[in-house]
Amino acid sequence: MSVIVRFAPSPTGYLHIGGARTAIFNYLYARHHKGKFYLRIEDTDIERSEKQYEDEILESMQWLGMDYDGDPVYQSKRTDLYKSYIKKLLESGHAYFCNCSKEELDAERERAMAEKRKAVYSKKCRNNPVNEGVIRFKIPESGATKFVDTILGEISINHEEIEDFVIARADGSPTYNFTVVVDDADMGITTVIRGDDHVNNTPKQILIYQALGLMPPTFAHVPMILGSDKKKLSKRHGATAVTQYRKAGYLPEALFNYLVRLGWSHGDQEIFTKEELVKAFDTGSIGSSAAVLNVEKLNWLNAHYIKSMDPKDMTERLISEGLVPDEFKNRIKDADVQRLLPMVQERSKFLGDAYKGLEFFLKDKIEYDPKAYEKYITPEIKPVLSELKGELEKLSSLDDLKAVEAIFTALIEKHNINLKNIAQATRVLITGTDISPGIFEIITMMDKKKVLERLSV
RNA sequence: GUCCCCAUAGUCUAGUGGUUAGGACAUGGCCCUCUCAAGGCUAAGACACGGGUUCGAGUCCCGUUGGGGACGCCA
Repeated sequence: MSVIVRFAPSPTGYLHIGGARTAIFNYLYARHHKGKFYLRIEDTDIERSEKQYEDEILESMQWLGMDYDGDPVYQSKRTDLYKSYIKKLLESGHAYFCNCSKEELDAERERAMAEKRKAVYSKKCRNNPVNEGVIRFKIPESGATKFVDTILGEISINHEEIEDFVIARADGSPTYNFTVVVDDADMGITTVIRGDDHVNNTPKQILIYQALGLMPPTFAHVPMILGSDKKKLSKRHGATAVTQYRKAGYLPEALFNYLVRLGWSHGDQEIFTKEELVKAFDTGSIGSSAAVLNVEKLNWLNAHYIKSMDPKDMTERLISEGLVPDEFKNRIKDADVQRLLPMVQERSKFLGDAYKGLEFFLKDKIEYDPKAYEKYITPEIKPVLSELKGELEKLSSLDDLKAVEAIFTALIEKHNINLKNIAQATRVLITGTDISPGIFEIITMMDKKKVLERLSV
């Protein structure tokens, strides 16, 4: 039997990295088994659902490189389907109307907590039928529902712990625990891979499958991502939206790789291409404990992907991410800049660094880091710099590394100074700072006129 | 509070009864070096606790502790 999975976000917010991870797991699982990966937009909550969020979620998925099969399924367009199933449950006696007021229910809940009991509905309307209000699903009076979770193993929940939950609101619109079942069954979903926070919903849903005479899928509940304080990851821990990571200069490859490895592993391997992941991934090897997000490791991966990226691709990426001003969009593709780029990539943690490292080379005028200038451009070194300028000027071209090095060596000997001093001073004058790729290499790559100009002190 | 789940270093993890408990990030040191990175080498650092089962337990069972999650006419 072929595998069919789905990712089912609700467009009530941006794509959270936790959500992104479950999407990735679904995606990888489907691709690994050569099955289908569907997308379902859970927009039954009309009040809170917004098109803008939906767009952002779709964009984030695309950015991460997840393509889904077929067209997205919108729950808001399937009310008739849900209603026909609700009617079935009503007719078969698996559901009933309830007109208890919110106040009544709240009071009941508080009382249950105070009496140290599980807060479940009293079943008042189940025992005294009414014919209006919300519709509740009847949970069997005794027994338990068990299922085998691919990640967590066997899970069993007693029916006394589950309340007769609402499957349709007073206005007739269906709620989550009911629509998931109808849709998963209708879409032929074979495996549900979702967040750990749904474990307690699973028995409710299995009971609905049974009441409807449908076959439940297998379930794989992936543990949560936690913040550094081990609480559920939220905004106060820092960035949680996929788009925030994009804006901060992370590569989708890095985020993707990081998120997969958070809670899943394959021997000692840390770095995976998507192809390797498709080949190696399976739900059975997802860990069963929650994982703390570690930005340092994400940064390490990001740096790795940045430095291993082909300069041509990096150039395109810098442009498409809007990091390159219009005036340099063509210039950045020139051969000299392209030669410098890998050296800059090697030193970059984020996309922004990769562009910034190029700026001194692209711009005509640079600004000096005052501290670096003060430290290295000393009165003693100035005459040597002038001399350096004179010597470089004599060369017909600066692109011979050996010739450039020879000039520096000669100056060091002549003035009995350290290579460090002259190299750092030259670096400050040419790049504006005391941190850059090798200064000799830079000189050989740079326009001669520009080099001479900057060496004028 | 009730129920469900989880438990190897600061963090992510390998480990499926016999290992000097392996790898990665972060941290310290060394090497390389014109700066900064990168890279190489190296150091320190873990089986939460208590009972069992077993010749033998990180690994199996029970309990304790700790942590997380769920308890909506949200999804």
